[in-house]
Amino acid sequence: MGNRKREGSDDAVGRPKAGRVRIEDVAERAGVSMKTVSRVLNNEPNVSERTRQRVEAAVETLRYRPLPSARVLAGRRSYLVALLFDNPSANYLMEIEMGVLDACQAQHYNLMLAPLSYGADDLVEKVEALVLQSQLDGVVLTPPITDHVALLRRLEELGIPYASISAKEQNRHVGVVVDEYGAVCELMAHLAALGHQRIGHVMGHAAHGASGWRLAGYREGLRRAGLRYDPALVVEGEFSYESGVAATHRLLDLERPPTAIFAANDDMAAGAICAIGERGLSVPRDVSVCGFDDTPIARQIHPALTTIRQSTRDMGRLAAAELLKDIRELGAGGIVDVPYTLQLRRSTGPVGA
Amino acid sequence: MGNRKREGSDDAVGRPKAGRVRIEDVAERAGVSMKTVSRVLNNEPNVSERTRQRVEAAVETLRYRPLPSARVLAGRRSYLVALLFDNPSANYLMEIEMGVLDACQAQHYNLMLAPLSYGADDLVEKVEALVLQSQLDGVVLTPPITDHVALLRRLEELGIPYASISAKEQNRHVGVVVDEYGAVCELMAHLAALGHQRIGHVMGHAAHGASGWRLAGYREGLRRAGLRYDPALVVEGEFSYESGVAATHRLLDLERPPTAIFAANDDMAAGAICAIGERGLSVPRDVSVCGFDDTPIARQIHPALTTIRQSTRDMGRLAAAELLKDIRELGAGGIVDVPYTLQLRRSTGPVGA
DNA sequence: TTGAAAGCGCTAACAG
DNA sequence: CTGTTAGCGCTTTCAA
Repeated sequence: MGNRKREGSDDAVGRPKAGRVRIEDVAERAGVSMKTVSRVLNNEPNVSERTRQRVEAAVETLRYRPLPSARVLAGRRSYLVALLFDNPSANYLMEIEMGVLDACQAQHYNLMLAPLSYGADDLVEKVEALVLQSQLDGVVLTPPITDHVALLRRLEELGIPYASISAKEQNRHVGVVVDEYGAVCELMAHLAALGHQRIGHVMGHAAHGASGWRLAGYREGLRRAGLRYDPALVVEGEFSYESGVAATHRLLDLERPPTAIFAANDDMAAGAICAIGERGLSVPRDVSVCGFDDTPIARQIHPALTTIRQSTRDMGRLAAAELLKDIRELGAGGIVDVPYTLQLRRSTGPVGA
Repeated sequence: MGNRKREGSDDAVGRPKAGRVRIEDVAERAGVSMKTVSRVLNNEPNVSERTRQRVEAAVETLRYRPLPSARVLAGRRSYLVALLFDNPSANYLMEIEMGVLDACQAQHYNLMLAPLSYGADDLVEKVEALVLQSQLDGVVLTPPITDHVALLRRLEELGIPYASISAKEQNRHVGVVVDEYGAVCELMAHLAALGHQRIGHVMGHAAHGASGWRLAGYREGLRRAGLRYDPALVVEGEFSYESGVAATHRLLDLERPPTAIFAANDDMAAGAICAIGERGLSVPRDVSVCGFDDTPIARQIHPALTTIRQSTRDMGRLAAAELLKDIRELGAGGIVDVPYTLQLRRSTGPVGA
């Protein structure tokens, strides 16, 4: 039958790839050719239903799984995608990674990790080498690499599918976006429902994109709740714990201090809780506090923080899923809106409780 | 010359593996056979220095990199290792992962991620499938998987090299260990040098292994500094922020409260700082505080925490390096002691300053 | 709708 | 020290 090995006496020495079931074994068992098995495996057309089922049964009983490297070597696909990142927060990255892994595993793709330096002038070169080198089928980009225009251009020239994970609005690309604006609106509705009428906002550094979206959500949330926007209740921080402490003291120094504070991220919200405590006030009895991101600190502090959970893992999963879709059929991938959820915890409560 | 392709007219259609430089090209350029190039690439013996240099030059100018899948398919090594983990803290895992990646990249190995459930009864089966499936050359184990005896036994039966990342003492295995005991001793010496004579300890949950090592280090540190061990100064927490708050209040309620507190992890130390603040006392003026682990919270709080940095990334890097060593030459891998460093920050200061 | 043969790029075994 | 040959397990022609 043209079987190239495993004939003759099976001496114990040098038995290659111990006990591996090969496509040939499946073919023999199903009474078809290797190629037909291959067709079934790859969902190719031109296989009769009856044949397909016989092959699938053989695959099942033999517990056959194709050897990735053989597929890569023989075919034009590599079943390999890479996650490009430049050292954002570990938690964020880990969540993204898990999500991407979810999607990859579900579709029998492999994931490669590619740490990069956004600032390096050879970034484009590095990625190009990686792509060619490892025969990548596509890449997932995380911020800030999502904004590297030269890289995006090059990837397009090379025809390498890519998906971006980003909070920003995108144009034609494949990837995910998060509606931070809508999320903050919902958070504000929560506070308003608790009876808060004077809600302060500790915004992030003005230069950071997210600060803008979150501030806009704050204002829109007030409007929808029928509350007046008071510029005096908005103070600027810079996303750090200590800037949250300082900003909150400024809010509490007001003649009519707010009864609730929305900080643009969890670190600053944690700082707010600290500052409120330093005044001898209590959270949420005297002042409610909420943050954004649901980083671990949200549960490490006391009281635990009401915040917005962006479901970073979903972002990774959905972005990868779109990428794989785009790989299978060029142009099939699109932009997906990732759901967020309000994490209600003990740091917010009814006004004047 | 037996060149199997790229003869004849290069029509633009279906050009496979666009522009890839193959080992054959290098061989031709260097005027040697493919096999010789292969020898050089794999650091095999029996290559003259002159030949080696010629080959290396050719590799350089052609920017040749071997195609992983071809190596895997042809050889008995896969140049692939996996990191087995069960969802420990994201930061910890990410650091480990980066370290492992460092080592892998340095030796042109690929890394695969394998999320697992320690509790699942099919864990051993899963790992076994993965190993066979992906032809893994070895695996890196992180806690708590390091303690899964059935898995360790199976890996040994299969002859799959593995390295463990663990703080515990190990026997014959390959991996890294951390001298937590010595680290705490050093921390205590730091406090003693600042003049502290009454040093409290908030220990972790007694059932947890690390608690024991850290407590032992506390006692030994006291001894070396010539300070008396007072059981009243040791209170039990359970590694959480809130347990740190509660435990610290107990210490401060003592007739002669400590002037410094060593908490067995950063979360509890952060809780200690909070509790001290609630008493109207200041850190480090009235009480010094230090933690262990150098998790992000150590820098997110105010004052920033003096703590022990375990260099998790080094743990990953060194464990992987030992694994790769062991893969190349069975039995060559060993146990490496990972250095720690004292992170001196603002939460500790001279007594009675 | 199916199959036979010819590689994918590399390394292993065995000669020289 | 170096080269030759025969595959690794799969997909891709291309023919039936």
